[in-house]
Amino acid sequence: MPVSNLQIEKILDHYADLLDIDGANQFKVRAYKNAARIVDGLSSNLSDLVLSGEDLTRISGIGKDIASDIREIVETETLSKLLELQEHVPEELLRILELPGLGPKKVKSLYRELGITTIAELKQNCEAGEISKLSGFGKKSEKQILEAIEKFSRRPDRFLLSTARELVEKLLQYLRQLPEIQEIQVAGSYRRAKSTVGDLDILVAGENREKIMLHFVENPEVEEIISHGDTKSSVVLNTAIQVDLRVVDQSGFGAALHYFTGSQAHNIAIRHLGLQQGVKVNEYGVFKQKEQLAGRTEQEIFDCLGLDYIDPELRENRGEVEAARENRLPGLIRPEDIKGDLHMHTSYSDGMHSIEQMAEAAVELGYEYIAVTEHSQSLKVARGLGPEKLKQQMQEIDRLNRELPEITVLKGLEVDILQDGSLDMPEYILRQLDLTVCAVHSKFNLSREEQTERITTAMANPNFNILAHPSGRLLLSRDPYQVDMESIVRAAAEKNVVLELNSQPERLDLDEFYCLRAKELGAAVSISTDSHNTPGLSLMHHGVHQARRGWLEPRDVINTRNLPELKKILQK
DNA sequence: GCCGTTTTCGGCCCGACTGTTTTCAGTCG
Repeated sequence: MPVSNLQIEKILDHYADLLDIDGANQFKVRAYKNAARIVDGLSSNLSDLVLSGEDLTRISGIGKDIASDIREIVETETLSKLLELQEHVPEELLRILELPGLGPKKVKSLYRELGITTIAELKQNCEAGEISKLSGFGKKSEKQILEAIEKFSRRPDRFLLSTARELVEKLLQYLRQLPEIQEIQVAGSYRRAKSTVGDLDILVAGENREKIMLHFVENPEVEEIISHGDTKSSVVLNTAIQVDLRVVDQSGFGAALHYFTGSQAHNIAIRHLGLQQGVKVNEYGVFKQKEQLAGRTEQEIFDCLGLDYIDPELRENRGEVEAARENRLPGLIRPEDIKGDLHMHTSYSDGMHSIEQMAEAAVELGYEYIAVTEHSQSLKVARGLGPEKLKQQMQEIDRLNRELPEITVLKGLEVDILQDGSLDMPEYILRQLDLTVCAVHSKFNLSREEQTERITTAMANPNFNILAHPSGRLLLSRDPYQVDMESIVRAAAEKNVVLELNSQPERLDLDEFYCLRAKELGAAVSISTDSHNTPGLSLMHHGVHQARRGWLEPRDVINTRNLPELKKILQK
């Protein structure tokens, strides 16, 4: 099986961590870390590039050595350098490195001085008071390590963006009680609308920093104070999410907002650009020697560096800085561009509300059209529809369209893609529908080749319009099924199949990288909610944010079109 | 290890906070 980008990223990242513990040159460590990050953000499959003889050094940040490392990983699924290094730097140390407060230097010291390689050994040594005898450690470090071990096992890594949104609302409400706060914004991966976030970065401009910070750490929802300073404090809330607060002057608010929005890779790219132009960029502004050239707003920062304004969702160092310099940033899709929803369920199958209720809710949202897409018969758990029930539904839709002129209801079906690549409904029925949304709901564990073959076979069917939730992933709980997504996107472009970006917060599937890839290869995308009730229709904005992260513009998304244009696209 | 519109050598993003120090190293984002 070809090595995935994720595997390559993990190996490079492990190697960097072990080098770091081993005391290697910091810049070498950074080069590997950087390369791992680049691999993570790549939209094309490295195995394919290697096998087609592509020159990897054309990717900025990948030089001769790391290119050859990647080639070795693709060919052997491992890296001999890493294996050699593991002989004198045990891999288990990486677990210890994950504990907050312990970095490479301290981990190395624990290993060299006390021979500690596992969390269990670390715990024993703390309890025996051995750690505080080491130079650089004290009684307090011993206590903190024990606490970190305790908490580490129960704190979740990341949260769904939608979960974070709920927490943020409550938190902002609390913070705004303080009149000293003049301006407040959530930055970080939350503002970049990443599908999951690790913590919340909140930025405040205001008078009386001490009072603001005190108010922040005294929030009754705070379970633990990690740090408490004048400009920066960190706490963990009882919901287990970490929140960092920074207080800055209004004169530097834009610079701080830009800096704390990140991503780190984007910031580094911006600072490099600054250096080339002879200015220093930090979280307080853009400076020439001591003189502040910009800082009040983000727009000022970008203007000062000769860049167009870069939307937060694009700030991942995936070419946005170059595009901003050359005035070729995309005009990103916005929620108000959406004219209809092409994937939803009603009480005919496993939905809660009637077709009429869904249609009325869609009118409220200002939509021109919706498509009703129940599950097909083989999905018994969702009370999938057989031909008879579907015909009955079509008649009801005809009647509704006569009675409700404000909106058009399209006749659709979420058709199961069966294991052999056939569709779960007779063809004479499929032909009567306005559109089909086809999906994999069973046999998730086929091999990559079989799964890819299954889906591309189905896509060749002339009645196949939209591929729903293409990877089958559930964020934070289920990995995508094994499938060659690059081939799927190519097949979609060739066969005029639309790729769905499912807006359910735990799906957000099509992944952002393949949104961009779809755009590059000329495959269209539909953004749909897959709602099972009327409130579900308002989940659309989650999908739109994800689409923005994938550089999509209104013209790349079919449900930004009006009904006649949409129908033309669906008629193959 | 990577990179170059002053460079193929000599740089490499930058500042806040904490704990262990007694002027700073390590960690974090």
